[in-house]
Amino acid sequence: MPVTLRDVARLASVSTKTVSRVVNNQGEISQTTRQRVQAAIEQLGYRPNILARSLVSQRSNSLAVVASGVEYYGPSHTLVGIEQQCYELGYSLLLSLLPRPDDTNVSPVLDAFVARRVDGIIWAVPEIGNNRTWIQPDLLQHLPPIVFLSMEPRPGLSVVAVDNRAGAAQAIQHLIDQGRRKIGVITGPLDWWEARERCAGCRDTLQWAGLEILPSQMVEGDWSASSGERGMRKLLAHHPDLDAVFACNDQMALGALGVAHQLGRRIPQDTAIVGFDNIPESAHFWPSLTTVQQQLVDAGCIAVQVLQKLIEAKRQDRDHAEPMATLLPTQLIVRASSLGAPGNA
Amino acid sequence: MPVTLRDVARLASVSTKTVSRVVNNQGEISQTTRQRVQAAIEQLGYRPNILARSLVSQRSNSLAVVASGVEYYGPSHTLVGIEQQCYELGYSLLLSLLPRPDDTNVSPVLDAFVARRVDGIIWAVPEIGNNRTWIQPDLLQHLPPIVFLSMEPRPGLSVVAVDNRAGAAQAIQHLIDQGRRKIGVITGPLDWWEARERCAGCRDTLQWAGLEILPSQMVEGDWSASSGERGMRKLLAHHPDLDAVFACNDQMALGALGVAHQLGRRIPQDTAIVGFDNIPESAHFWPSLTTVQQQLVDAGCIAVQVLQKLIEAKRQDRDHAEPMATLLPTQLIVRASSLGAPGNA
DNA sequence: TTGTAAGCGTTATCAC
DNA sequence: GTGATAACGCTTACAA
Repeated sequence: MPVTLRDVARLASVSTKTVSRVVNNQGEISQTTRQRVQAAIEQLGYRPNILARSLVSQRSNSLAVVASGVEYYGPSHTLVGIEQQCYELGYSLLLSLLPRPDDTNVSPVLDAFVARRVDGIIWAVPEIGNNRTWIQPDLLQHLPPIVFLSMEPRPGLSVVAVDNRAGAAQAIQHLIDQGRRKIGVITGPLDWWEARERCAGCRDTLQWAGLEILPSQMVEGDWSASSGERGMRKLLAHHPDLDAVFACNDQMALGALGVAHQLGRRIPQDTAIVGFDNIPESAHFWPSLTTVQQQLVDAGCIAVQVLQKLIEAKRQDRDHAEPMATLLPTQLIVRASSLGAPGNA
Repeated sequence: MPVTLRDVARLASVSTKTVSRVVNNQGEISQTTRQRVQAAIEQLGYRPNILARSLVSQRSNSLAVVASGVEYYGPSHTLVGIEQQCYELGYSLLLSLLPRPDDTNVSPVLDAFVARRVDGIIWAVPEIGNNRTWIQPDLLQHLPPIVFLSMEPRPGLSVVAVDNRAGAAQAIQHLIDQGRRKIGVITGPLDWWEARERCAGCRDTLQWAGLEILPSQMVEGDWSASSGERGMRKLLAHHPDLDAVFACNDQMALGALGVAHQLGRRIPQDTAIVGFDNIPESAHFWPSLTTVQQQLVDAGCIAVQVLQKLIEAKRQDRDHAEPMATLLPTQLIVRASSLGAPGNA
């Protein structure tokens, strides 16, 4: 039923090799033969079998991505960037989703990729708890090149990540610039590397500014709006005089806004609020939310580009292409929720 | 470098076929040989090459999904369901994203799938404008089985979709039940099939209730919060006495909420607002949003299940497995933005 | 410019 | 139970 190279060759009265050459645009071929072959291809509706090609050429022209939480803003945007770049480079993309991002048993997915002989792997699962323990030199040796996203840079590994620390610093610095002095923070879950980085960015900046931050001025959330609510309540209970709150993502900021409304607190006059992510809705929160934007699509694109370099290097036996860590800058988006000095109408 | 079946066979002093049998758990094999072979596999770190297997077995054990807008709530959740079900059924998943969902030139992606010999395709791109014209019997014949998501059911095609019409009807009926009588609607872009369905659901329900709806009571949005703002302004300009607004997704509802705040309109006392989707943030809007929930993950799962049935049928030459249309119910989530009769404090 | 033969890593057939 | 041998559809030497 399926048309093969042989069928085309027979119909065009040439050898299979000639057909192969036409299909792959390689080598010199006379106009007449080329046209005859192309006609036969058309007529038969021939489609090359990439599996067979991969088998002999020892490269599948496919990459694999392992992601988690693609129903959320960050991961989904990163995935878009990855897919886009794969498409442009001519790679097919195999997708695998981890239901639990803190899972440490990753061999099933890795095995499947190896079995399919993918040329490279993008690990787009956030670094949580000890979910990086599987990364071992001897294991990596038997794996195709890998690029890690949103992970703490480690020697010998290629990592692409957003500069969460600098992003949080921008947010805090902005609040200080606006005249805020008593700043609370609702952090992400602290077993996440990215959450810890944002935390560190806050601490650094407050310290530089000579502002003290009590332990009770930092509460831990879980990225959800509900946890933002709880966090805001706790913060205000301990420190009714807070004039600003930095929530480490926009959902938690949304929860904080809700509590402020319920308590009759004016935003930004009484308390300024800043988020992180710049989800599309944040521009329409009430009031509109100041936040920190990440270049997530770019991160995905870059990860694929880096991966391609690694693959190329390996292919040329320059196996020891120096792995690189890429850190992407963030951008502060200033909106109503933080504008103006405290107390002003 | 890569270990093959042959290497294992050599080390275990058996034939390749025997190793193959061990790997695939098929046929009777003596305990001793099996153990010897397994030891060799371990020792060599052998990984079967699925490409080669696919070549000879004429099935790739992989599915492909074409999606669009996975950075948004609906598509990303559907994708999660698809991936989940693929994983459970042992399929690998090839992902392709359409940058423009209304694109009509889909042959590049389809060709790539055919070239990779995927066993089936899930078309998870919303039906927009004429982006379904590529679906032709003669084209489909040369393609593996396909299941379409979020598309108007058509004879001869397998479709899985949410019952948008019924969902919108639930929303409107709820508003009527709450005593609302002058209801405005902010629709999605009307070249989207899903948007038209929600529209139709509104019209049907209002008609049954004997409530008239003027053309100026329905304004078209583009799913974005900004368009919800514009729509709300337009609605209130023409009809200051509207006591309810149904926005056909939560983002537009958010925009409508913002305008209400700016105009000092009380929600829900002056105007009730209902959305569609139940994005996680909607529970934390101010006030919390009544909305319609879709079973998007389920839709993805079901699509894969249906696809598997089609594949199985084709394989057994019962090529004409009757295609089916599946319509999934929605659920109304009642929250503060619509509770209580109009005018009450 | 084109053709021949070998082989990529599996599984299937049919013997033994 | 197990093992030769021939596919699967393609590319790559190496010839011609």
